[in-house]
Amino acid sequence: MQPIRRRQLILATIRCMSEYGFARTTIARIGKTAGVTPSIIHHYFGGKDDLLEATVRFLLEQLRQNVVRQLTQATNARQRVEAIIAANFADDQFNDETLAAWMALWAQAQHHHGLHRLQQIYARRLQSNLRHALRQLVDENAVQRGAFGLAALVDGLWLNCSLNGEANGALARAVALNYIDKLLRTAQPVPTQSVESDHV
Amino acid sequence: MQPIRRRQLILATIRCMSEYGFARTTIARIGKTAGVTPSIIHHYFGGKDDLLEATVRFLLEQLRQNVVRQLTQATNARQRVEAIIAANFADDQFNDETLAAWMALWAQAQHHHGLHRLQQIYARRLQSNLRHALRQLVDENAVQRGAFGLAALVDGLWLNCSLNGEANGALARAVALNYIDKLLRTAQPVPTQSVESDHV
Amino acid sequence: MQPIRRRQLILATIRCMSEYGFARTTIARIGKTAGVTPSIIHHYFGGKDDLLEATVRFLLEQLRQNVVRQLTQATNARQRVEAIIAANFADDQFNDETLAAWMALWAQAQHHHGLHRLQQIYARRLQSNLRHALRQLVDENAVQRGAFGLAALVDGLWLNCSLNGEANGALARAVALNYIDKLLRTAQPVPTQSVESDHV
Amino acid sequence: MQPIRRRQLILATIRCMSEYGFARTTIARIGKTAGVTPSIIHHYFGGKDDLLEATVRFLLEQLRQNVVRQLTQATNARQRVEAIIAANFADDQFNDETLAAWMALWAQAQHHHGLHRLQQIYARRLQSNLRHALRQLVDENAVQRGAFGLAALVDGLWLNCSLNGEANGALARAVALNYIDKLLRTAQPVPTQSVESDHV
DNA sequence: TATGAATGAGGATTCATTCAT
DNA sequence: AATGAATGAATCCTCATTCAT
Repeated sequence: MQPIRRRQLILATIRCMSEYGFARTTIARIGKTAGVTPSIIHHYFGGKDDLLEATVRFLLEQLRQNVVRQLTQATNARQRVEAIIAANFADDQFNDETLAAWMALWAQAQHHHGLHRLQQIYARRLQSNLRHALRQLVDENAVQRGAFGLAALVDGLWLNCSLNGEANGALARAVALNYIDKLLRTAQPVPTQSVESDHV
Repeated sequence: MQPIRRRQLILATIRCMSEYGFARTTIARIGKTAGVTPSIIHHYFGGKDDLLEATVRFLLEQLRQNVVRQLTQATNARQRVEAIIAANFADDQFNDETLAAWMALWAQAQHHHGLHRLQQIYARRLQSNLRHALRQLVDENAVQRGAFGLAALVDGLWLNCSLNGEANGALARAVALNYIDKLLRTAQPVPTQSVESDHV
Repeated sequence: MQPIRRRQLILATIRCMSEYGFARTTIARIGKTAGVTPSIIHHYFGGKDDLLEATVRFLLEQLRQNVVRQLTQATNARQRVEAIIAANFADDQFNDETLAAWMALWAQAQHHHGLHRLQQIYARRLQSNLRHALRQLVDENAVQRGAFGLAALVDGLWLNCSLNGEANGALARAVALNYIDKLLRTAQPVPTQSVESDHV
Repeated sequence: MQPIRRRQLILATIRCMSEYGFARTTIARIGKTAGVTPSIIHHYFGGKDDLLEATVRFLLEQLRQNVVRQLTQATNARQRVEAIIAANFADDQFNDETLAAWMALWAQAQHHHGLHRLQQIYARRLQSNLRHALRQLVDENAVQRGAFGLAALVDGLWLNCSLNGEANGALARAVALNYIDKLLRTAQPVPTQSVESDHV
């Protein structure tokens, strides 16, 4: 029963975050959304904070799996960069509800120890992935700036779509890929080097 | 007395948003931060929601004035695009406290009627400004995509800096200007056209 | 199985009372301390109240047996008085954990029907034992006052040791025996009378 | 308003402790007893714990004033010992309600940091007063044991009366004074020494 | 203009208990 | 015999708001 209830409650949390925002996502509302008693939440999670963290972990894990899946299909360095980006706009994740939930949770991360840690893990992982992929394509200077800019663009597209209340994955992908294209076209190609395995 | 108190309370709200986040920014805390009684807030503002809206309006107005100031110094189309971007990362606005406050308030905008309206005004204004400036430099297709991408990048840089808790204005400006540079270098130049006046 | 589980749960209750106090001694905590499911408690006892009563009964029975054991070794009236007192400070009972548990349970007795009854039984039994023993040593007036004072002293030593968090049985015994000594030395000896059998 | 409300709430707390015991003395019940909203309690006290501590402090202060009052009327060392004891059984304090409240609060002291500290202050103060007074009457050995025994007797009389639900101040006083009488009669008188001022 | 008193709604959490298995 | 799921009541506390002064 435990895994079922936990998943059920995490999904309810995402829905509530999306519908009510962080401040008005209460244990009672999550319970009602999931169709269970509020008490159950304390039974399966230690408390509200634990549920929130579990929810973010769930979202992060989905994202990570998307990245892994896309990366395994990439056959060269450029495709790897594009794969990382594309994974962030995959349709199963990049939808209105998830977007709004992310927004609500990320905004609170600064003021919530557990969420803050998870947010930093996400940021570091994205940076690491991007740098690793870029390093085989452009010189080190462009790697740093490119990774930073790409990460910002990805987050910005999420934010924009979230604020507009409309998750347009295709457009977001197009803009991001266009950015990569510009990045690679204007940057110095990297001198020949051995290809390392991707790490996620 | 009124304008003094209102400003005082708005600044206290920004500080609280930054320090405690949206959910824990209470009337009591704002009052204490401002050094006044919580009741005062109801006296000078109708209630909490009105104070929040006034705060966002205050922040938006600061931003608008920055944009205007920078635009007046621009002498050609490219400089106008850069001016709009630069205004968003001006040091007097782009600091840790303001960033965190924005983040907290924007995240809530989806779920708060008044804030939502203001957020849309901001988004539309930025789009309009960018399109207007770009239209003199690239073809219409690139205008749409470029404005969308630039806006996303700007928001993304804000978001990233906010989440990292470190407002690095210089880096943000560099990344954004670099993006403009790439944008203009790869896009088709626009055929000669009449120059319209900027609208803000 | 029943007697084993019941004893196990009673001992866990004593430990919890000592460690957490009455208010925070919950079914869940008792269960965890005993290493069993909270549900078990309802299985072997009707509910929390029944467990509490059983616990007090267990403690009272231990005390009663101590008194009986000590009394059987007494060979004269004075030793009988001393035996009753000594039994209350026997090392197997007069330890930190039991003391704290007593304290927690006794304080609640006023407000708990079942415990109140047991507390009164204890008080009456102690009075009865003391009066019976004293009656062979001092006149009736001193019997009443002596029994009352001795009982108060015994309880007071328990209370004091409990509040100090240090069960010093030797000191308590010394003080109590000293009181008896003073009592018998200053009181009028009773005129010759027939010796009755002790009742416990 | 503050001092009025605080006193009102403290008295209500004492009444509730007496009537319901510690575990069932809730903020709501205290509020209802005092005829105010539960929220008020958080307004005038930080929370439940602060109210409990304030209540114990109030009771301790009453007791302290009783002791001081009685001591000022004592003209010799023996009267001083008796004054300390008598103060603990003064009719304005030694009544059913106060007794029951003490009992409920003291029992919880072991498990409540704030109350524990206050309880220790009380215990040390009583010991100190008794030793100081006894030191002028008996030798040092008897001082230690006498102070310990007297304190235990006092607490025991409180406990007994509380458990019996009947505060018989006259009887308690008689028993305690009788104990002092025995103590002084059997102890070695102290060699001539200078009389120090009483400290409370 | 400003304060502090007071309230009531709502929030997270705890807990004894019941029930199906 | 024993477990774990589930609940609903109750508890402490927070907070926006109102009102008299």
